[in-house]
Amino acid sequence: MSKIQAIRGMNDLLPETSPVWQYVESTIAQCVQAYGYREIRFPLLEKTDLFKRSIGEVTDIVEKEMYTFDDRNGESLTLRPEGTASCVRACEEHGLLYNQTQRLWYMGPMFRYERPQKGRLRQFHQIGIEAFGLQGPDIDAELLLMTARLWKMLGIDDAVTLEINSLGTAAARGVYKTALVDFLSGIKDQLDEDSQRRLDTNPLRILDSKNKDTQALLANAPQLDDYLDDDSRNHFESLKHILDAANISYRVNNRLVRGLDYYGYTVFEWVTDKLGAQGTVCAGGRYNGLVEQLGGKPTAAVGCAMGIERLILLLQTLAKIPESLASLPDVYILAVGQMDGKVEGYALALAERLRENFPAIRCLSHCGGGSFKSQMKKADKSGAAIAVIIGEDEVTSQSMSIKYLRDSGDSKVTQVTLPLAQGIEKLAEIIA
RNA sequence: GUGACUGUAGCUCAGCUGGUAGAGCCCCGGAUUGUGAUUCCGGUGGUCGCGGGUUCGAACCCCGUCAGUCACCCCA
Repeated sequence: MSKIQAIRGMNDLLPETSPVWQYVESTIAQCVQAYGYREIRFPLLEKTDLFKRSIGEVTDIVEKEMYTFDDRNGESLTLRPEGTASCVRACEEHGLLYNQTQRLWYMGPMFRYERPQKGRLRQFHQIGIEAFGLQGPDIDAELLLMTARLWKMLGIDDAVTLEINSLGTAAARGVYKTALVDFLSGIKDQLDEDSQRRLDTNPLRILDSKNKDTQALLANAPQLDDYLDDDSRNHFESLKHILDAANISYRVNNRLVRGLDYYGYTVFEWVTDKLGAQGTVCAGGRYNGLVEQLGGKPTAAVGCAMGIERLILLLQTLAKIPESLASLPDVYILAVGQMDGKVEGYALALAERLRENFPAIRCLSHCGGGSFKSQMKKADKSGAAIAVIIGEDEVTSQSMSIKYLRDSGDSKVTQVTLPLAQGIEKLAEIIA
């Protein structure tokens, strides 16, 4: 009988590393909430059409990366490959965008059927931030200020750089796309294989091709910023002024495009060179057309998403994970002796009393019996600072023995036996 | 989807030109009966990823398959 193993690219999060996740998640939540963003949650499963209509029919995500299947009614459902579409759907469905602005965030797993590699999984986790109903560049800037602050909070601000670009309106981009395709078609046989394919599917993506020869050919290609309309040009200029004033450094990268169809105007990426091939740690932009595209009224929108796995990877390579994350127990309570369950009962009751007296305590009760020696070993291994020893003597005399397992400081005392009430007072001193 | 490298105990790995497996750590027990981290002694644990093939004989060679890692692609 062969063992069942996890699905490829879908990782288990083990107790050893979950504190790191809790740290990152809570830091991000703290940061975005400091800007007044509120959490929204929506299902992992949506109708397939939602993603087809938002992300774009001919994108790689929709064409070959979605987990799509029919439910028992024959309806096509898809495990969400990103959050923005669901977020817009949920907002529309509940009238959250009707004559009002929204600043929202969410986090959770996303699913994409890709070949796993460093910083890329089939189930991965994103934190998304979206702002609706605001069309000025100030809100674009707020997103960038917020993420910049987050990098500082996490201690990775030296390792990431901001790249920004403007894709203009859909109309302007369309004109540019034609010009680019015209230009590239003339030199098609010189392009690399992937770029030749993209010429038909997604020509803008040729701009950020990693192929050096292709990049060289692009030197003479038409530039996107020459095709920008006045409105998006002004929007972009103001954004840059705000960023300058706010001391956010950035690099304008006019080759920066996005893989999802719904972006226009501002796009940006926070990138690092410390993670290998998957160096984008946070990316986003403006998507003013999406709400309408999904059946709502025209609504201004900007957003971004960051990959939690990539952030954690970055924290690890930079050694920026705080030492003290693992929460060790304060107290380990032993229960030694054969008294028909009386010792265990006494010990567990004491543990309950401690938890009532000290709500923040982390108290581990020994279970499973065993010799004194083996219980002490487990107490030590647990990392607890203090062992509370309950044996037959303590039960008979209604007392408890407190033993310091770590350096008890000045005192040479390593163990005291006290009546219950005094023992609890003693613990209060120690734990405080 | 393509390519390269890898797959031996829970973990990290060794195993010479093919002769049916080892170390360290971990875990468990012991070194005078209720006192842990050091030290010493002993012990548990593997159909060598899986399935075929070649061979008298395969962890080692061949084929397939699955998985991991990295890169392409894609993207957070």
